[in-house]
Amino acid sequence: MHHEFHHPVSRMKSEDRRELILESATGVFGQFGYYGATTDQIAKAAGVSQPYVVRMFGTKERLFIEVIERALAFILMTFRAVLAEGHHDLQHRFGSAYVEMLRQRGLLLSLMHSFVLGGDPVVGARAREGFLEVYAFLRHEAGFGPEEAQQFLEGGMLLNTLVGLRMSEEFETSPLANELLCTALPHKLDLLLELGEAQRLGT
Amino acid sequence: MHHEFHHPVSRMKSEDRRELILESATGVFGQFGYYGATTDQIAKAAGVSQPYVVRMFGTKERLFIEVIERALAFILMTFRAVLAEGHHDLQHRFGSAYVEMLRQRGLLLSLMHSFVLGGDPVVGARAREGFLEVYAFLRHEAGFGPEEAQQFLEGGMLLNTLVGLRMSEEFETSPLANELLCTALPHKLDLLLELGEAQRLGT
DNA sequence: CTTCGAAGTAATCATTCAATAACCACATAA
DNA sequence: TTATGTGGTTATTGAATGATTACTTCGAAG
Repeated sequence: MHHEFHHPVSRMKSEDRRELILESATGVFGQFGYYGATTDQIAKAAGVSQPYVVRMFGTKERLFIEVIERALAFILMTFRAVLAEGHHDLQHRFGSAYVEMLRQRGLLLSLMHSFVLGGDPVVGARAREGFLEVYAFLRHEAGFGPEEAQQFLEGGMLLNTLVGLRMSEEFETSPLANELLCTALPHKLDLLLELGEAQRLGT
Repeated sequence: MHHEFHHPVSRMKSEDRRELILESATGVFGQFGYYGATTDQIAKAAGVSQPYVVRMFGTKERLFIEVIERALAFILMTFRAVLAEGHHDLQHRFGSAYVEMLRQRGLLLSLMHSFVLGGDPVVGARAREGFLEVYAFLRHEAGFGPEEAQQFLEGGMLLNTLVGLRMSEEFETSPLANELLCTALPHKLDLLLELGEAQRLGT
């Protein structure tokens, strides 16, 4: 009775499975970073075997690159959708849309992890390029000036950091954390807390 | 002729060696992050054997914790020194001091790496605490209001990100990167470029 | 039916890495 | 001059991990 094959469950088309794995990988990379995440964790999160993950993407590095490229594409697509709905109050509307992206688990954090690996010849190069794509969008498509664009990026980076820190976990225990979060996320604070709660239960 | 002991060079006091290793570790952790850095890289950077590194700090995790605690202490010390020289123009003077800290290789980036590992029970907890210490300093010692403190942190996080990305490498090749850097670092741009250059030669 | 490609899996390998063990050498003081 | 402890080392190990290989099963088309 050699190979009692388990999981005869779901057979998907390659493209769908690929998307599913990318989603799981985004979550795992977001939590542990490029080096910290293992292909096995990703595979388990996707409900698939580890070799399959590797075979589908070639290497862990290529998988990570695909993850951050997908994340970037998502951000730009979202911003363009916002732009299509009018050019008024952009700073604020982009901000809201950005916070909403927290719903895509690990998306912003995977990017953030890539941003601090600028020294890596392949990951770093792609990360720089990606960051500049966003800046180019703000400057040329959204019509932001240099200071305005910079200000927006500053806010984004602080948000990423607070999310990465899981500062929402201290929302009720630390008055300072409370104040910081309330100041930094004028609107949408409820979303952050809700997601933090979901995460706590899920893990 | 079993043990031809090399490196009979320098024998240091434990405290000095410890400090030297912490400095090397800061650099390596800053470049590769907690998971990406290896104790062996750190050892080589410190000119010492790998087992000695782990024996001196117990585990890699404890070493990392010490690195970020040291970094935090350095930041607060520096800011307090700035504060001692007068309460005028604090935002700008803190900013300058912050950028100057780039001279301590890997110091800001090690912290940044810790900030995106908030999910880790021990690293994440210490990182949150550390971040809040800085916020507490700004609010209570420096006398910043919530918005002012937030604004300062935003600028700091963008700076960290740009450094992590090694955006300075694109300074001459990409007009957008050039503009971004010039906008984000009104003063002190030369320092960033100088350090980037040193790094390129050193690695 | 049967065949055949696409969608997966189990088994295993080669490294890498943190950690441990066991040992060595230099300085200092008795 | 010889004990002794502090500041190191080499050798090794066990676990984790990315990658490879060689299967297997399902579904659809002939």
